[in-house]
Amino acid sequence: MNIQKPAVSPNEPSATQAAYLLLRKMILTGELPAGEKLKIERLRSLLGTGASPVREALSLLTSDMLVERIDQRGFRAAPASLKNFQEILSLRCTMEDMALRQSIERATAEWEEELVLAHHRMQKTNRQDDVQGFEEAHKAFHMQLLINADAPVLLRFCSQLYDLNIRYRFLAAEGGDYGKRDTAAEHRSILDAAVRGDAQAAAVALQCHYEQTGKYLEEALVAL
Amino acid sequence: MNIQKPAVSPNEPSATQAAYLLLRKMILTGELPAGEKLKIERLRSLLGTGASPVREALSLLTSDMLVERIDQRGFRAAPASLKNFQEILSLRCTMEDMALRQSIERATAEWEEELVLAHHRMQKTNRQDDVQGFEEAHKAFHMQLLINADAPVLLRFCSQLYDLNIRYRFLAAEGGDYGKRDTAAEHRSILDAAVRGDAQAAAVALQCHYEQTGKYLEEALVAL
DNA sequence: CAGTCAAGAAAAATCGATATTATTGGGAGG
DNA sequence: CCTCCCAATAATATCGATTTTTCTTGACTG
Repeated sequence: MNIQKPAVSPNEPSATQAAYLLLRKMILTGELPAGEKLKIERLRSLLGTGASPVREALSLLTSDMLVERIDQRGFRAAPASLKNFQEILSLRCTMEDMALRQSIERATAEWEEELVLAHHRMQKTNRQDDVQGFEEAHKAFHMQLLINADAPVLLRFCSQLYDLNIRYRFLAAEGGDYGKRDTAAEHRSILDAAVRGDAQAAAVALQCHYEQTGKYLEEALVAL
Repeated sequence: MNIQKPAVSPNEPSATQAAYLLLRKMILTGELPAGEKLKIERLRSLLGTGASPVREALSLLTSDMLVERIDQRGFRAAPASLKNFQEILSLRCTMEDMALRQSIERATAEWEEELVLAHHRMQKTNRQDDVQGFEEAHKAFHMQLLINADAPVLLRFCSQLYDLNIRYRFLAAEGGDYGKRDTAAEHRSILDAAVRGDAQAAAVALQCHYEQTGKYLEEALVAL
């Protein structure tokens, strides 16, 4: 055939990659509930692929602590608990604090600009209209805050913890509203402090952001 | 046939599990050098299994940051660098410090006893005779120090970082001697402080332990 | 001579079928 | 009535072959 596949871009991802992304999303949003047994056959038909990509995707998801694997008895979505939530929150506080301070210490003009951009994009997205889009922009902003620490392992941990936390947001509120919190203002003050180069203030603002989140979510999680 | 497989114990692990353990060891010890391309076919024949268990084991190893996966172009052993080593060391300092303090705060008699035992077993193992055995006992001791923090995620991170660090030990010295360091004394003082319930002293001793390790390894790693 | 392209080789990814192992439900024995 | 064991069933794990994709090499063009 004379059909040329565009050499550059679309580049279909592998079935494994597709499965990974979809399953990840399903677990984060709670479409696959915490603790649920993940049977290969079911997922296989759900995704329309063979067993191999499914198993491989699930194996990859254990990296993210979103899936647990027990030898010879399959996979299950990682369980959720109030205790687990609290540990994650506490770890985020410590680790993101560390990363943020390092990031600001090493501030460059390019990084600042990227940060302002990430914030702007997040602001522009309306959470009501486009949950998916907002979540992405929100994560991008938070990660951009930390990326300049130039510490890949730390960043990876923070990213993992962020995702784990998201799951609790969906668990608590079906991705719903944030009550009476003014998250926009919270984000703004983190951004301002970071751009100002005031690591201490930024770290405090971030901590505050988390404490609010923690308080809000814990209420919603009492009925686990 | 009337042959009954003993129902209880030997319980052969799956091929995936076996592959996981072996590959893990090979990467930690440097038998599979950092950065090396890990071709399925080669590992497949090395392990005498099919491709599926190999791929799955490699996927699991990405959890541990020992293997990198690039979609559609396979796996490779995680690269090593001085910078990476330093980041790992720095993270261990922060995170194990945190875990150790929590662990000691929550001290119980049982935990103390387990700790003393772990230390004893490590002491009894001669590193020269039995590298493998010593490494296991050494890790067991360090993890026992932290386990009482009752923070599974933190513990998992610490365990990962510990393993990543081990790899650099092998990389630097073929698992050889520790120069003129008196690691036994260092371990002893950590143990004593922990049993005494003195979190501050234990944390300081642990930090010291790491600084020594860091200094020693960095020298050996200049020729990366 | 550098850069481009295509054919061939190599490797990764995937599939469908099979072997292996865990789980479940029911029945015999205590 | 409860416990233990076994057969039937369901699910996991694994294999071998096939399909895609990437990588390599060398000839061709400008």
